[in-house]
Amino acid sequence: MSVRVRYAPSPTGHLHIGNARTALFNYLFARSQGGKFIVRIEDTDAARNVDTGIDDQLSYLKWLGIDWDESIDKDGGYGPYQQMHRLETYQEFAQKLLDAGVAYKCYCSSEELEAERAWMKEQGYEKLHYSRKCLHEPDQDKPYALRFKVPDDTTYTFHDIVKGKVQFQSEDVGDWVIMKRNNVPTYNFAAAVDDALMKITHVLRGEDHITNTPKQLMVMDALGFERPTYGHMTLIVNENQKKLSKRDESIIQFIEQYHDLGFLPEAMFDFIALLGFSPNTKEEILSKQELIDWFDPDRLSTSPATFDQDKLHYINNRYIKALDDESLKALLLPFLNEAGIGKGEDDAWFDSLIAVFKDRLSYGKQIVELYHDFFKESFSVSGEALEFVKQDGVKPLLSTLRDKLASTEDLDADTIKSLIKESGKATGMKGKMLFMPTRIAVSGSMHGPDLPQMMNLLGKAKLLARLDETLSKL
RNA sequence: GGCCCGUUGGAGAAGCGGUUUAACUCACUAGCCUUUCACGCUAGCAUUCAUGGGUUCGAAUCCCAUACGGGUCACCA
Repeated sequence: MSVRVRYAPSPTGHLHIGNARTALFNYLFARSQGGKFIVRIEDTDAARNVDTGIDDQLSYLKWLGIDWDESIDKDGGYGPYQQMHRLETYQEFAQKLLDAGVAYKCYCSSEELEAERAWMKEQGYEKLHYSRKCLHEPDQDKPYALRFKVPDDTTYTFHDIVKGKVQFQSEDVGDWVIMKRNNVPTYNFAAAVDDALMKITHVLRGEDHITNTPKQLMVMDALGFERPTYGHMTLIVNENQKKLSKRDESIIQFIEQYHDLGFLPEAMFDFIALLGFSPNTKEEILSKQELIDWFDPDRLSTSPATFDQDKLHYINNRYIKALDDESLKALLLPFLNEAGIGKGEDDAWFDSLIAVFKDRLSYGKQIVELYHDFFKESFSVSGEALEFVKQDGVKPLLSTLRDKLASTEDLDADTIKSLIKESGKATGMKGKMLFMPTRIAVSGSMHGPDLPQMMNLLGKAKLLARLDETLSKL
């Protein structure tokens, strides 16, 4: 049987990194098996749906390079692919369960249910399950929800792709609602019906769904559907080992934000794929195709995946460095323009700006930060750098260089380089004792980009001002 | 609280009973390269796998307990 997997987001907001990962692994699985990847929209909670939710999900999935075989815009014969367009189907199957006595009408109001739970809690009940109060209620002319009558003494066992054998006792599951009072199915019911009808063979999802599995299994069993294979991936956690919550400020959570910061989709794809999965290769910079080739569900990890921002930056930097000049420029220009950097400068100026900072960029927008850091008005030399520059011979070197720079009309990187060399010759300074003091005097730091290029970019006025400033301390 | 799950270096992680004196990557440190910086290359960085028992000729790897961390218990998905 050919593999069919699905990603089933609810359109409640932006594409979250955790959901993106679920989508990505399903995609990897489908592509590596020559199967189909389906995107199904689970929009049964009207209150939480967001107008742009579907668009947002789909467009950022595309941005990441995750394309699908079937969805709302691409019929594969198993549609509709949006749950609110499938209500008749759910009603039909709910009726079957009702007729079979596997489901029953519940007339309890949410207030009653809440009160019931509160009371049970107070009484010290271990399991806060529905009391089955309505199980034998005669039909009434009142709105009702449909509950699934959970069988007694049944063990639900399934072999989980990542966790191995998993078991749940039916006693641990209370009679749960399958159809809400408004005739809309609940998640567990709709998902089970759809997975079966859409012939989904493998369900790869987050571990937070693992306790939903027995519910979905009992629906499938009751309806005589064949069960898919399940795999529950561990959650993504922050550095405090907490599940990534949408309110967590320490980590950027949404794909859109990474896009906006100038992260590259190929890098994001790579990084996300490494969250909870480790390919059987030493290399970590992997293209989409390589990841498809390496993908193996047996290598999904069983312990939580920690979101390592340093690693993301490293990976993205690697991809940025691999970009050709044109693409890099296309990535960076919008950020520079938006920040008003380089107004009135020519193409060559932008090219050299980009060339100077290319290797140091973790993400596109960082160019703005690096620029401001580099060109800032307040300039000072201190600490280790100041000590270095206080060594013998530095002062004559720097003042020679200063005068040469001041008296040269057209400065460019090559000219600057030869002026540095000349100054070295004239004062007997060479090697590290030539370049390092120069670097410190114009940048204040012992580390930085290529010296002549960077000096050219700084411009004559700033070079002279900084040299004077440094000289005044010697 | 019930039910599930996890715990390997500063960080991310391999490892699935025996040449593992625990891969690889990031970070860090040192050396080489480069007349500086960065890149690149090389080396160093856990005698030990949460703790305590047990099984075994042999355990990070299997079992049990404890501790810690997490997930889940909605007419949300």
